[in-house]
Amino acid sequence: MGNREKIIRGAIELMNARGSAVGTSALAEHLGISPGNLYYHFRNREAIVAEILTRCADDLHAILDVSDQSEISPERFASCYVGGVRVLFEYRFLFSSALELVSSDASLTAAYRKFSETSVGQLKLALSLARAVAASERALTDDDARRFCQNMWLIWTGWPRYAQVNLGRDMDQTDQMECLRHLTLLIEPYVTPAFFQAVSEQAVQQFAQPPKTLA
Amino acid sequence: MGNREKIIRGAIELMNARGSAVGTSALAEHLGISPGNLYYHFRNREAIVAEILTRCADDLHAILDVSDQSEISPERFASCYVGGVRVLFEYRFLFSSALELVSSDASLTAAYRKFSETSVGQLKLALSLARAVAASERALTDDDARRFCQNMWLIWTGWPRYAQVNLGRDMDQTDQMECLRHLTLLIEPYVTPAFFQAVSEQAVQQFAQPPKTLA
DNA sequence: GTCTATACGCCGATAGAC
DNA sequence: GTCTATCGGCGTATAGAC
Repeated sequence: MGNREKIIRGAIELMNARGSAVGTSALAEHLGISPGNLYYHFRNREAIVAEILTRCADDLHAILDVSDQSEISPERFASCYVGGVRVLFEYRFLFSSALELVSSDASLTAAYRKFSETSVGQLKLALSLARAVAASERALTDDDARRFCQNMWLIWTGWPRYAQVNLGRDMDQTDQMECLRHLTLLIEPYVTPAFFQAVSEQAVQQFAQPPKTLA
Repeated sequence: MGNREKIIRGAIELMNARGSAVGTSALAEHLGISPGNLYYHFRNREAIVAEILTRCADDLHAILDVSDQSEISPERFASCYVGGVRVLFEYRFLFSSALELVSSDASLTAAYRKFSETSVGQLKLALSLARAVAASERALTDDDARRFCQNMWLIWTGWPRYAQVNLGRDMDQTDQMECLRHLTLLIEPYVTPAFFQAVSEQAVQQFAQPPKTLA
């Protein structure tokens, strides 16, 4: 693995642990390279964050993409949750320190905004396909469906920070499972009991499986 | 109004707008006083944030305190939401930059954690009193009631940041109303239609009234 | 590609005059 | 109580040797 890749991974690791304020010198020291070396691989500090944001967005959008489905299965629905929780935890500092990141750079702001909008849109699509399955008696207006998905996004992205601050330690598997439970609790009233049951079981099952690692 | 009070209010204003990274020099310049003057009134920068956190916690806890009720009315329930949204917006930087604030100081961490825990506990109490009113068929286990209140807290405290980042402007009245709608959407499945209707109407009505200002 | 050395600016905080 | 002046430290970024 080249230094460029090491820098990206080290930045994610350090910023997840200490917040986005981690500086270039601290990062270099953590990696055992010189501060100057960072600037050979990246134009500046923001370029590192920008690349991490892009990776996160790509990973999540791949997982939440259900545009090829006409009706979503409990398995697929659960995989959105499980995969999404994994990704959002992996890059959690992006959401815990969103305001700081965004206020430092205009192009980051645009990228971040697009990321949120696309994700919420994907959730909305998945929800509409799932509601067809669910045949729930509790219908949502279009505005309320949007609010519902925004709520889901807020919990999804907010839980890591909440857990980190309030539990006083960094995240582990248990906290990810708890995040899953918070999310499934949210959808429970809007799907049929059978669908909810199937999603819950699938979520636990898929979560127990090791995440697919990149080659 | 003395300079001490000006500093507190100016800090809230600036940090809400620009994030918690606002420095002492920027703050002093904004207020038209000298940087040194800050340190006459406060031991250091953290002392300013700590006092703001205390004020926020006191304000919110007063609003969410329903421990004197045996059964909560829709009016009282709505007043928790409306008052809470107002308070959390007033001090929104505390939640948008929570990780940064907390990681800088150990005593702040403890205060912040206690604040969250107490608030979620208050929500849980209010919910249990409201469910008695609601006689809803959708019962929550104790664990799920806790998760539900944590979800509410996450939306409550996360919405300002979400709106600020994604709408690209600072908050206004409309955004507060939207936050209210997100919160009421959350409780809708767990209360009777009549109770929900009453809470919604009360929320709109109370929100339209000018907030009570301090003398 | 990686290093050392360093310039530059900003911020938190203090000293001491008024 | 408020000011000016200033110190020391840290963080970003660059220059240039290897």
